Amino acid sequence: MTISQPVILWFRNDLRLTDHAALLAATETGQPVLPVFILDDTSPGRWAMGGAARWWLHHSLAALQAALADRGCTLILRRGDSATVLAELVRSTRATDIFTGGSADPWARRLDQTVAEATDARFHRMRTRTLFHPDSIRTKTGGSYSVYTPFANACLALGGPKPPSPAPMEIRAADVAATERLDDWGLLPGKPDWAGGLRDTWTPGEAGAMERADAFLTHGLTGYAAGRDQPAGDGTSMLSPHLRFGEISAAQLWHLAHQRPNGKGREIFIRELLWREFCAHLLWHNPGLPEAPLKPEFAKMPWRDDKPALTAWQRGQTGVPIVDAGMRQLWRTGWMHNRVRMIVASFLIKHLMIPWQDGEAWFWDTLVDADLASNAGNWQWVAGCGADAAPYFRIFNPVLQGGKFDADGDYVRHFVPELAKLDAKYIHAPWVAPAHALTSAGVSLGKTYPHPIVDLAQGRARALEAYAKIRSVT
DNA sequence: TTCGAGTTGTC
DNA sequence: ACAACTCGA
Repeated sequence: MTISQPVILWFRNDLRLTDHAALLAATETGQPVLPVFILDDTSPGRWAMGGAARWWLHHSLAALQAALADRGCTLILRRGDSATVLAELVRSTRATDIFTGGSADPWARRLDQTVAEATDARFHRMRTRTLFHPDSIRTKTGGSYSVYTPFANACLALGGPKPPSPAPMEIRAADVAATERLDDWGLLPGKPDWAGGLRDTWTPGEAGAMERADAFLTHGLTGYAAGRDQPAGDGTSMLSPHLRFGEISAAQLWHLAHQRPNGKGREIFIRELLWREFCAHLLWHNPGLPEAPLKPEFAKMPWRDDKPALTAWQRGQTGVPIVDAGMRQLWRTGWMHNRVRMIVASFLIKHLMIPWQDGEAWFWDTLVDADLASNAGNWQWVAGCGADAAPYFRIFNPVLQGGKFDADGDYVRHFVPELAKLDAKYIHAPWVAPAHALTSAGVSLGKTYPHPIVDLAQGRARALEAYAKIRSVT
């Protein structure tokens, strides 16, 4: 080995320079660093990145490219099977080591194994995404957690993650290897261009993430406890896609939050970070989480195969206003308010009795923040087949939820404009509105806005019956 | 073994 | 008030 031989820094879902353990370790070798990103659509199988996330990826990579260029480094872009690409890169650059971040995704863990075996370089997997290593949080008997609260308490008992590390002062640039052009990757939508709403909503990249975090912690943290449940407002952090792509680390957020005054808002925000952590923990210990219910009796659930209903849900045409508003927000902005995610998920699973995996797949393709662990963990949570001891009778009523969290109907008005003129009294249940209220608002059910595709009371009763049945069988 | 407790609800 | 189970200590 000569000192001019490079080490490879393989960027994955950690597209930042600050608090990046693998990048830091790579620079500390003293050898030149070759930063690489590989667009790999074969290794993930059915969990290849969805359309909305690709839009984000494009812009995040552009930001990372620019940040590295400021330090005299070129980000090498390649497409293909990661193991093949890395093996070739190691050969052609004579790299001695590969540094990369870890992931709970089963396919990524398998890939790590393959890469480690397929190249001659030493392989170093570091923790860049979670606060703690999933194996370091253990029950008293050494097992993994399956319930959130004891898991969160165990994390809190550790007193928080290590302080984040700064970006490396200097990155010794390696000789540039062959690279593809980001613009050739086709990550952005062609015609039609559906990304207008995304462009208006987001600033991908490490700088955008830090800006967003700063704005939220300065203005949003104190009102977070109540504000985060109001979908018409901007009370949530909107940090999820930045976290998804690792443009900011959970440890950075933890420490930034702790620089702010203590209070209910801060406490709840920390607990939200721990939900993300919990899902990663769940997936790490249950690799089948995205596909199969954790509670095996749910395999016997009499799910309905109802393509028209699924399509109506996806398009925001169910006739249930807050559900439709949420689904349209998702389609237009690549994101949905968390409160509304629970409502639309509960509606799909319980009122329509469509398999949670169908909703999971749709979210995967349309959310800019789609994360395998969080997506699967939360869909299972709503379905009641996951880790939480969720009572099967917890079924969100979209009308009551609307009245509670979108009382004046502004959220519905914004995303379902055909109901905009409807009185707040009726906006979450136009089917009970008197004829004159509908007419004066320009609403004609079945024409300008659909009738509900399921009767809420009947849907609820049907779900309760089915849940009771599968439970009694076991 | 017992016992406390559970993000997000509904009627 | 309900209805009710499982986890974790």
